[in-house]
Amino acid sequence: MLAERIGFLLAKLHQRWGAESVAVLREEGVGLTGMHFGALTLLRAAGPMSQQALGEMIGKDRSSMVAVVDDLEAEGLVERRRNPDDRRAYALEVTRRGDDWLARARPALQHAEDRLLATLDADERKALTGLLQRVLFDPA
Amino acid sequence: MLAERIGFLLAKLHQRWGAESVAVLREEGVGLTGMHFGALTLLRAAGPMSQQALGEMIGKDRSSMVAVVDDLEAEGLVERRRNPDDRRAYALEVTRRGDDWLARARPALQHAEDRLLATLDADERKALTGLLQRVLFDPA
DNA sequence: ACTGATCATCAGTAAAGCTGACGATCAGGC
DNA sequence: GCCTGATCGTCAGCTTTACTGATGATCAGT
Repeated sequence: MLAERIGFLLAKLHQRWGAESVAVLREEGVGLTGMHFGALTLLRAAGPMSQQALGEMIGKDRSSMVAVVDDLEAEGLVERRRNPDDRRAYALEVTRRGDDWLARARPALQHAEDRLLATLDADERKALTGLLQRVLFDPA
Repeated sequence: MLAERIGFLLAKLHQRWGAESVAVLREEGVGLTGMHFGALTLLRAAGPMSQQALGEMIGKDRSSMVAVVDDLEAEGLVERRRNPDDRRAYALEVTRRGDDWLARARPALQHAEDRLLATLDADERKALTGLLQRVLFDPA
């Protein structure tokens, strides 16, 4: 049965999430995606880093990162500072406006997430994210 | 924490699955994707139907379906017969070759799935697919 | 027979991501 | 100090994917 295939389920759910998240973020004025939110969140959490390092975390190559950071910079959410220890690389920094946008986008995305997972109770949501994390990050 | 965001987890896992499944299917000769496999499986299970009906099940509009069915037809996996009750629409049918390819692709994808979910035991895999199914298909 | 809707198709467009090249820079060996 | 090879960001070009809007053929209802 196809509905037991993890690939099918992932594709469908990811697609549905894409539609929901884009719709919610569009109401936030700035026309960015969940991917931009992820990048900015990682940058905020891990501190200034190069485009390439950020790209590895979100699964994009250095070439694709140019456009992503262009988007963020055009909205004033990050700054492309130079890394004084390696002047080839940037030291991307989240701006004040970036923090503000994160503060607005976070609850909006949380709301979209609640809607997406409406059929699950709190324990089940925790179980789902826990299983996904294990698959993704468990070294075993 | 970003790693608790369902959107982030879905995006990463879907991306990883895409790489795995494409690699596995490429070894099967025919250069099709997991999406083609899903379409063919649905067609096999639900019987002959129009391109549009099939597109709704896999989340693509009728326009995009042209290329998808072109791919399948070019490999001889489906036939575009006419629906005698509605001559605007096709009655897509899985061919013998389509069945053969499904028989080869199924275990290959199962293997990729086993690798992807290697960190989970059988019960956990069942729990994961069950939760995903609930999110996707539960009317509540 | 006429009207409005539907199915498949196509042309044109847009977004996303890749490869391969480039200049600028770094690190290591000599 | 100077070469060599590697790395960072950028760009041009390409491919893939999916969308919109238009069209011809067909259907259903009046």
